[in-house]
Amino acid sequence: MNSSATDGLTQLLIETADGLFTARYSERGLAALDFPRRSAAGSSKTKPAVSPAVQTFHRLATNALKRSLAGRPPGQLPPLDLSAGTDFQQRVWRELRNIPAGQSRSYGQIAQAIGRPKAVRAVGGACGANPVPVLVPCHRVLAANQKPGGFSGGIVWKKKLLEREGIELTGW
DNA sequence: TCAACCTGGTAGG
DNA sequence: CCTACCAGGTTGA
Repeated sequence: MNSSATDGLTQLLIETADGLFTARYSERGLAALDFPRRSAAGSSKTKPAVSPAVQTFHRLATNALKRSLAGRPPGQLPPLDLSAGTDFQQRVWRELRNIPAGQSRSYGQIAQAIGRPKAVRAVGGACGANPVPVLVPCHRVLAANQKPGGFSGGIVWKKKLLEREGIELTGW
């Protein structure tokens, strides 16, 4: 099990049919999830001790990610450590988490749901800053009229995740 | 203070 | 359908 602790977080890899994801954990939970990158893993050869808590988080995250990538409900998620986000961002992320698989919302709907009806574009910003894509389903947030909108992880991923959940878009 | 952003709505062709 | 334009909240430099 190849792990490293660069910034105080424990970094572990998750191998999926879609490539190698990188997960980072604090002792409070999953703090970040990165899409597979082309720039090779460059994994360190050292193996810092992985706490039992983090091992549990990792097992849950791995299962949840694989199910989500298959377009299915994730099952039990690990605890999430989103403490790095601002209050506004955390409110947005919390709201995203209660969009069920297979459903979508618009940026405007999220803005209203958190009580900031005009902060539409700011919601987009918070989605882009989401440290845990896929499990915090920022891909289920579309622009008005079911148009795709953007995706910092690459619009291709957004399209892929949506179509696996059977969510239809307009304008392609 | 300022520019950037995963928006939304309106106006016009 | 498309382009142009601007109001807009929040963030990070």
